Formats: sequence, structure tokens, C-alpha cells
Amino acid sequence: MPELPEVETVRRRLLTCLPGLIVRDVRVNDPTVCDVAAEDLRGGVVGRRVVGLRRRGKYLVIDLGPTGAAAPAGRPRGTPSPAGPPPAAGPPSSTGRLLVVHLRMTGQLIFRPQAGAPPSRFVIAMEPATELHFSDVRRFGRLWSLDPGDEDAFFAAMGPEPFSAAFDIACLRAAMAGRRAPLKAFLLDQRRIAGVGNIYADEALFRARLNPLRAAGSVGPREARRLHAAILETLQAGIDHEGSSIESFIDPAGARGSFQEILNVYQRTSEPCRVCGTAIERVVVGGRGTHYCPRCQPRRGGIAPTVRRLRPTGPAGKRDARGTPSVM
DNA sequence: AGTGGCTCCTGGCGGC
DNA sequence: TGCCGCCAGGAGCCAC
Repeated sequence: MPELPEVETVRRRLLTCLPGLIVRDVRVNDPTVCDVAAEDLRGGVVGRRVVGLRRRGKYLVIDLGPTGAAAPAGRPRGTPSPAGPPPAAGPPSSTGRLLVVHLRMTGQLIFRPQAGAPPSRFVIAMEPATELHFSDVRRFGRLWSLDPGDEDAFFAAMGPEPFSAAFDIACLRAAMAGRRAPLKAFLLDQRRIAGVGNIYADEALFRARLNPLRAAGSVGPREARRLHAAILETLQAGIDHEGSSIESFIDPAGARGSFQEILNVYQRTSEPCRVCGTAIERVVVGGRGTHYCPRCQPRRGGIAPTVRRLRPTGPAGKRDARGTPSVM
């Protein structure tokens, strides 16, 4: 699952080759990937030069420069967009344009799709000849074309960037204050902290020695300090290992990350804790599989009231695809 | 306002 | 062997 470290890995890889290239065409093979019609999308970005690549949470932002004299003639644009933040492509102008991509579950931005791979949902053709394919088996990923002036509104609901100065211990404590939601659900909420997903939430809570079922508001100052450090350390470790290739994540060059090789709890149900040897347990919190060590992450401090407990559903305990019991 | 649950989507897996 | 149903998960939406 692409989370902050995976998207950052993609960004860094693309940064070595995309800036300076000019968008020659955008081919949309799956119209559901974008809220605007392919023609509007194309009209807004073709002829623009890639001037930068940024990341906001799990979103990848491709900065495009203003259209120049070489920009192709455009048909009338500005078709009203469906409900949602992204407006339709605007007319050629002296301002830039943003292409925003979210990989969601299985999205991959790659230069050369493997033979036999499903058709790319969209392809950005660049000048000089380069093609960036968006492959996405589960088709959850999305693409937006934004006017720079709409960027703030687009990301308005998103919490602070973990590596920004805004995300300090006081910020984390303020965000947790009074919240009855389990810590795990809190960490997954992009309105609180941007970029943390299921893998890194489990790993950060293990590193902080905090039980994922604890109500976020029950975390004390010393624990908040541990959690803050654990979030940053876990995400940084993910970046250093170029992401986790647990399901389908590969970077644009087709390389896999290696963070999955040092996971402490995620998808290690029933395996011994690397610290104390206790079997790792799995529960469902906020609809997400959650893994923790019951000894290193004790349940003191108050359990959130509405967590569904794990229970085998059949006589022998039904198992899911990863060998963990399913939930009630 | 805060929270949980449903929905989308598809490959992989277990059960029959 | 083949079919069926469940499960995984990010984020938007809705109900409570």
C-alpha cells in the first residue's frame, strides 16, 4: 500500500528524470481515474513543462509550468466538473498547472509496464520521448488537474506533514486531546496527520510501545513524546528502505522497497515479537487489520469503547488469505 | 462534532 | 478441477 514513504520514493525517482520534460499527450484509458473529461485534462496540461515534483501526504504533485508559444491550440475548455474539489482544466495562461496523483491501494507510476500487465489507466507522454504509465489493478487510484490557486482548497482538510515544523509534539497532543477514537484510527485519519497508513501506523505504535486500542485522548505527555518520535522514525525508516513492497508497490523504475523485511508487527500475526518473543496479535480497528505485541504494547490507559474484537467465525477459526483469523 | 461503517475494486485464497 | 465467497485496504460519503 503506497503510504508516505512509498510516495516519497516515487517522487525521488521521478525527480531524476521528469523535470524539464514537456507533456506531449495524456492518454486516459480508464475515464473513472479522473473527474474531468480526457479532452479537458489534456487541454489543461499538454504543452506544459514539468518544473517540479512534490508530495503532500500520500499525494504526488507534478508541477507544470505556464504554457508557452509552442502550446497547441486548444478547444473550448472549462466544462463543469462533477462534485468534488478538482475543477475542470482552465484555459492556457501564464500560470502553471498541477497534476495530482493518488496511488491508493495498487497504483504504480512506471516507465515500462511489465508484459502482460493490465492496460495503464492513463499514460503521460513526454517530450523528449518518454512515457509514464499509471498501472492500477484495483482501480482506486485517482488523477486530478488543478489550477495552482485551487491547491490550498484541495488539501485544506489534510493534517500537517509529519516532517514539517508544524508537526511538533504540541501539535500531536492538541490533535489527540479529548479524542475517544483508538490510536490506530487516529493515526490513519489524514485530517490529523498526513501520510500515515496501515503499515506505518502499526509499526509506529509498536515503536512507541502504545496499544493501538488506546483512546487517543488518554495518551499522556511522555507517551505523546514517544509517539511523535516513533512516527518520524518509522516513516524515515520507510523512506530509507525505499518503501514497503508488501503487495504491489514498485518504484517508477520497477524496483522494490525493502521495509517489509524489517517489519516488527505488521502482518506478523502469531509470530514472536522481535523484542520479547510474545506472539503478535491481530484485531480489527476502524475496519483495518491491526497488529501489535500484547506485552510490549500493554492495554493500560483506557481502551476505546467501540473496537471490534477478533474472534474466529467457524469451528476451526476461519482464516484469511494471510493466515490471520477473520473478524466477527 | 466525532465516530463507525459501507462502498468502490480485484487478485488470491480457503472451502466445498 | 472449478466455482463461490471472503478478505485486504485508502478515502469519500453517510448515518448515528
